[in-house]
Amino acid sequence: MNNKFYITTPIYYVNDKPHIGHAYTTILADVLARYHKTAGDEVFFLTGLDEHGQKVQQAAQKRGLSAQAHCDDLAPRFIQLWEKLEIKYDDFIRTTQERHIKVVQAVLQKVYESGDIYLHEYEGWYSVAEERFITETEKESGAFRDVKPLKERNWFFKMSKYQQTLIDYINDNPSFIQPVHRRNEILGFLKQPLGDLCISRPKARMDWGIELPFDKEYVTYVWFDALINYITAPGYLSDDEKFKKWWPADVHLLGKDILTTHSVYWTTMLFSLALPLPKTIFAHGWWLIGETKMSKSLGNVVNPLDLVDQYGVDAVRYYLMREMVLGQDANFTLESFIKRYNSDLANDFGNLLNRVSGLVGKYFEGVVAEEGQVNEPELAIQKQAGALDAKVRQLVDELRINEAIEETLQLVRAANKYLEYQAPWKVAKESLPQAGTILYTAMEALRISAVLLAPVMPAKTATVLDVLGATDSAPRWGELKSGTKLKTHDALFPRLEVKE
RNA sequence: CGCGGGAUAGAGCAGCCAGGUAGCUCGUCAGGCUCAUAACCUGAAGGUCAACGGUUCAAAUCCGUUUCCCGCAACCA
Repeated sequence: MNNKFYITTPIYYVNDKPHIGHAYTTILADVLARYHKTAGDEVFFLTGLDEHGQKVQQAAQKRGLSAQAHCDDLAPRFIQLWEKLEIKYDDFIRTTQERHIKVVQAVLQKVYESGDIYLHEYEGWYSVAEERFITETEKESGAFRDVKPLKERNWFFKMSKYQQTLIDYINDNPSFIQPVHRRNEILGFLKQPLGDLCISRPKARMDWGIELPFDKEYVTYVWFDALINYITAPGYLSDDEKFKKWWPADVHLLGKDILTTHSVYWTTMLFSLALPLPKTIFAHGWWLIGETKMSKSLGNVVNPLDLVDQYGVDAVRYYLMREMVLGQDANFTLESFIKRYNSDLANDFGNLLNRVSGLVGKYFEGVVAEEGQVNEPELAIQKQAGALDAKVRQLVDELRINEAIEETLQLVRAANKYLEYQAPWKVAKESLPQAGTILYTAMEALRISAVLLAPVMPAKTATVLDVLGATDSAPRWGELKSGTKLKTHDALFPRLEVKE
């Protein structure tokens, strides 16, 4: 069952500080990477920064810095945020790194030599204010001032050449673009004739980029540069063995805003290079913030990242993963955060730990009893817990993280219910061994839940497993050792009180 | 008629592909328990499954029309 799993986030554009969108994608990738590691897969998790292009140059100018200095200043902010969010990537790529520049130039040369790049005089509407070409539709929208027709010689990539190949590929590989409605969008988009892609920018206009190897007057268009990061990192043209091992990527995770670039630009580039396409491109939705119905009593927290300091990284990771449905958008409100925190983490998960550790402390001097004689109710819990690992794994494979979490919480709820019915605090007065069996069963359910929630909440689940003396245990029934002395602990997720 | 997605209890979602008592979480109300973080457990109320029409013994589910919401419409990372 040991497969390789190569997952990527987009490399983030450093024209601004990291925000919730960056954080969400990266946490999601981290959670998927951790689930796959737990399942025994060999994992390569790549993230990084996209540092070239006009917007970066402008942002740098505005701050009175050189473009590189600007990037060097922003990069640590991303890296530090990832540390704070418990993100464990395997490689962090920056497009200004030598290793990347080399590969981009080699790719350009290769594609150029294959005849897929040509020089062409482009004429279009140029927005002086925006310093870029705009489309006909944009021009008609009237949102751009100082629009004038402009002619410019540029290098173009023959994207149109691969249009039919791409359409066929998407049709033959249903899981290539997900979710399904995004796939349909792309197929719809491809019904119209595909133009070629302008991949150069004249240095006279914009020089912060990778110089074209075959024309020193131009730098590479930032997307053509950026997308190549996915093959630079696993060793394309630098480490054949490594590259062979990891490519193609299993999942490119991205926001819905950059689906076209990935599913059209990137794939046609790969066709031109004769490289296999990534197995899945998954476009997730956005977090909508600022729903004005936010309750006044809850204060005015707007940035979810601020919640990390206040409520802990695990709670925030849990919330983001649990609340976002598949490829849809989700609303962020402090109210829903607190609800989710209290109902799932404090009342169900954290409280279950308190219940069992309290009872074990009271009746067994804090020592885990023998599992002993099991009956129907115990077997029911065992069955549910035993099936959970496979179920969660399948949901994770389908990228349905929120459902995987919900499925795990069902076991936590079942364990709480089981305790209620079996009432070990009563049974202990008549039969201590039987009470021990009940507590063992509940603790096993808790332990397995913790193991399966570990990718989402690495820190808090580590605490639970530490209390149970079961660090590094597998989500299989029976790994909790009787005779273990439970460690003392504080409330895992203290309930949040909401002032009226 | 540019292409596509959606409309299911107060809220957020599942169910639709392979028609057959409408389900989950939160919230509300009542009760229980008292080991626990005023928690946990049980029960109840609450839905003409957007509207209209069609197919069928049977439609949230398949087909058509209408209304409303949303996404995409490329060189903007």
